[in-house]
Amino acid sequence: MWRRCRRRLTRWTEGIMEKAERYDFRQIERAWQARWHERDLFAVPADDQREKFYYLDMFPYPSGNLHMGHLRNYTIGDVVARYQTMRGKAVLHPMGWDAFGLPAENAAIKRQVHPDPWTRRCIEEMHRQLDMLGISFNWDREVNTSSVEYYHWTQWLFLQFLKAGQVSRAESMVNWCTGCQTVLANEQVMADGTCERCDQVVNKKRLEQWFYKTTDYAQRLLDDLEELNEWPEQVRTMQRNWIGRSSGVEFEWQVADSDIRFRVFTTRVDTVFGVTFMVLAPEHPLVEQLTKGSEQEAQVKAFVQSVLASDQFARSSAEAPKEGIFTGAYAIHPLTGVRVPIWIANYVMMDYGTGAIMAVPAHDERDYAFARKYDLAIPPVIVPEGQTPETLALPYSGEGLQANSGQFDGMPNRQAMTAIAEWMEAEGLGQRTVNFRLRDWCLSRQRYWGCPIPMVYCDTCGCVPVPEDQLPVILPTDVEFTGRDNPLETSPTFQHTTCPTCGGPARRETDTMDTFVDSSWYFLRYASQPSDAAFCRSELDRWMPVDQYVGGIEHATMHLIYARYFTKVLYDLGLVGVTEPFARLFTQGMVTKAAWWCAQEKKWYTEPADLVDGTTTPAGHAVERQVAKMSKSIGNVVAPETICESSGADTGRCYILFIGPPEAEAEWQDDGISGVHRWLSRVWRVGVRSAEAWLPGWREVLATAELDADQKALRQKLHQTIEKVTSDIERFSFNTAIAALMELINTAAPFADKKLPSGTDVDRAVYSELAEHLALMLSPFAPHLADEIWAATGHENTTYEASWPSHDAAAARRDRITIVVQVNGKLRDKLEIDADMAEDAVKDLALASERVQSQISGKEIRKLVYVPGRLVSIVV
RNA sequence: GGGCGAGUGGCGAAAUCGGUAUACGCGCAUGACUUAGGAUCAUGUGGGGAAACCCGUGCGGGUUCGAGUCCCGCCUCGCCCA
Repeated sequence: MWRRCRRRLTRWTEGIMEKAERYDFRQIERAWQARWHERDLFAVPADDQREKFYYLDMFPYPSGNLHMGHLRNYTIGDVVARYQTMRGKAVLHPMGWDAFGLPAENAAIKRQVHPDPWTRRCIEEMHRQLDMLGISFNWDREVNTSSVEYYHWTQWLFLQFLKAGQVSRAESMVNWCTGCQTVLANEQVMADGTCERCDQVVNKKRLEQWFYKTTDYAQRLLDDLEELNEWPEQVRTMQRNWIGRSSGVEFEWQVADSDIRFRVFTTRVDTVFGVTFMVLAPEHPLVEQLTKGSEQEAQVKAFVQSVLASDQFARSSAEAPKEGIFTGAYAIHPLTGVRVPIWIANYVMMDYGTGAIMAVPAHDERDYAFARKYDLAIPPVIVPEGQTPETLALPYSGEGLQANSGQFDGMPNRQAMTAIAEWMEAEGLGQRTVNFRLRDWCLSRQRYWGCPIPMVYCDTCGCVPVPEDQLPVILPTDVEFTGRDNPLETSPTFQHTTCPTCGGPARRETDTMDTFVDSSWYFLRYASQPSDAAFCRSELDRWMPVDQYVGGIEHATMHLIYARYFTKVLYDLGLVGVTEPFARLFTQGMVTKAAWWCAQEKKWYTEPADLVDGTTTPAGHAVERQVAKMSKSIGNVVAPETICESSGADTGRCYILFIGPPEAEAEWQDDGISGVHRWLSRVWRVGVRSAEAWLPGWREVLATAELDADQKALRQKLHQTIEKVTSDIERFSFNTAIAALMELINTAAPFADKKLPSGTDVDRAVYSELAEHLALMLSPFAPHLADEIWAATGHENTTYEASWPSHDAAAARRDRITIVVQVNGKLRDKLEIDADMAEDAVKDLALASERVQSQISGKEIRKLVYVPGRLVSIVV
């Protein structure tokens, strides 16, 4: 019988197990990957009746090189996808490329290679790396956001959003490099406000740009977070803060001696009587109007320029020095009629609220610091009970009673918030409104390597959308990459076009879309990819929502908000049937690795062997050990090629899972690999012996056999392991699942040594059961070795096509258990008892214990706690 | 500055519901096999103590028969946002 299965094995993997004396992972992995590929094992059948499971990894930017840090994400995904498949689900497990973006354009500037072939080469390379690890992606669903087949539909979606009123055009600030004469992304601006490429000063420049109106959906984006119970609480909190809903009162101020009015928003209307000045953001449109022709004009202009040129991050920091300038104008307090000066200050942001604030220095830290600096009045209007306005330490942001607040004096401020708001509404002075921190999404980028925005400018018809039947607007190739200007503006064929409405000469929009637009719908394109539409509704209904989404925490706000926004708009348009795209979210921790920084040489060392005593460089300079995220710039990356060549893909996969809990940051240590590799070698040896001991009829033998202690113990361990590994995968605890499998091998290997040489049929049956189940449990983690063992135990198919095992509770059950005995909370004895021993008998046994007696003799037992199966606690 | 999270052996870590702290792995030690070992196998491995025992999960309190786990107050580190 096992002669036959050996023949089969020979055919599949050329008899590795027969011939080899050690775990030849290279040959095993090559052979099984070839076989999976040959059988197209991971394609999703078109007409599949099984329950669906949509597993999604956040797709990568194709930088051309993956390291083991990236592969943590894909390995986790592969475990889940393979496991769910074995659980009988139809699993969608796609992969693709977030392929538009700056690096390709930078490469084009530096090396004069066009971004398209450059990107395609990178994709090929990364695809190869993923295959090397044996990840079970549905490659037939691959998407590349920079391909015309994809961005055609990104443009089509833009037009749908336009029709739905979700697109607007407005002015917004961009980073303008005076040296390169081009717009820079935030990450291209250095901390000191200079350009990363040319070191010239970066200014702010106002540009007309395209926006998606995310603010229209702010409330729904906030409300629906409540439904996302299977998202990490941390991410939901971050989104809540990002959306930043605050309710307050918006009301109008009039500029003294003029008709000019402006609006302010406050969440603290209870402090409105404490206003002693007004502050406008430097970008506020009124600034020019208020100062035009005045003696302050020149000074104000200079101040505004200096604020705009300064680092915006630093500007919004709470510690940043508060800088300001008086405009010369006054505003009339709408409640008291008092004239208060209007200032401009760096700490007020144009993009929050109305860009103008009422300053209440007594009850706001920033206003307080500002008022102290410029010597403005600071009258308190909220005073806690037991204090007076004179004794109160300022600024005071706590609760208290209204003071200096007219008719509201003496009222608790919480109550006054409502009372003042109501009174203002009744008097027609203002309205209660809700304000969001969330901004509209500026999607314009002055770049080449992005999805062109399908709009044209006609002198007669104005701004006109490209009709759907004229899509796609294709990126031209006759462009120059100089690092100056937007390359699209250098293409004669692209810019000049005809107006779709009147046929007259027109100019194309040269802005392209933010790459977050591409990644806001890629999960829909995976589910179906017709050539004549963005997606197919019936296929979306089948696959959406994504059952499990996995990626880094760095996408907690931007990407995950944009994708949610897109889904909601598409739902309202009737294009998708769900309001939330991702039912379950898991954020994996980053992978770090030690590196040594030499401050003198300004250089990273990544190999301890390159250092002297681990503390100095060969040149004798001191180094400092740091643990940093794996990154190309530091050089502390581990290439998958290195791991696959030295230890194998299965070892690499298992190590990255065994390294620690997947949500936590993990430090890669080369030493750690050896333990996992050693374990897989032992697994392989267990597999070799299973081929020898294989008994196809093991089920029948076990059904009637009387087991000895060793046999019983191995079966018990096996079934306990099945139970544990199953629940560990369900709760994303892959490190403990592997630990459980290690324990199983620690039990199985000695059994094989002791019993198999002279093995009875019962020994062989027990061992056969072990081998078969081991192969199945191993399958999500080390699929190549799993299939090797599966073949060795006589199976024609692969573990991927087999069913996940279930445990036999009777076999897993313990007959004897250990009970702990505590006296006054301290461990005093352990009792080995029958698992079904009655409570009273256990208590008696505990009290009778010698070690317990020496602690309690002569004392009164005040309490006796019994926890079944765990402990007896005696209090004296 | 705000939000979130984490501190457990020499190291990575486990303890899922408040119930044996340190599973599993690395490293180390001893032994076996060996011409050899960076292979393999076996045994041991939190600290103190001769032992009985005592101490031990960042620090200080609290709740409880019992706290790594819950509560209060600190310290340190990390991440995200500003």
